[in-house]
Amino acid sequence: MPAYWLLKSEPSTFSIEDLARSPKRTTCWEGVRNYQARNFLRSMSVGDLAFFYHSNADPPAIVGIVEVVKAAYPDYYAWQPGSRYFDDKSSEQNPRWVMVDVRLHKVLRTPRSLESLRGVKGLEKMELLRRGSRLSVQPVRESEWEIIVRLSGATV
DNA sequence: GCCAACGTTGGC
DNA sequence: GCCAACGTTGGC
Repeated sequence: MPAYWLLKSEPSTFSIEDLARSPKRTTCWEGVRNYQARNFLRSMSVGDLAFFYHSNADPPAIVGIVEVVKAAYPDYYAWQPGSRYFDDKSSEQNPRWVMVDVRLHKVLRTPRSLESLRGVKGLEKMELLRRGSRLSVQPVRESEWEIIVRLSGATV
């Protein structure tokens, strides 16, 4: 059984359209610099599925589904001076941050906006809908996953 | 642009 | 270890 997740990205930085244009429709998910989010990345397995969420967008919304195709490995952007993700406390000898590779599985025909998810029965405990939620990598319960997939008319 | 809700940093 | 100051996220 795959596990389910939600990955946030600001479309001005990297959108689902950017992913669709990427070689093999695959990208590394670099730049996570929060320990809780990193630990979730470490928990991912190949075959897990994740919602692709556009944050800081108009409107903020779930826009697609991606599949984990490579488990966590060191985020080498942290070692590159000049990278926006550089962190001098991370090194090749002692990597602090990790990334996974994800492949585009499906673009939702209609984005599922944050607003449209509020009030949906069964999503009361969803992390994304928690007030003040900022986690950029979140686990999603199977029941939540199925509700949203059904709402979106998507087949996984 | 505002600001609530966090997470991190660093003085003590 | 406490906590104030600061920086960031992200909805609105």
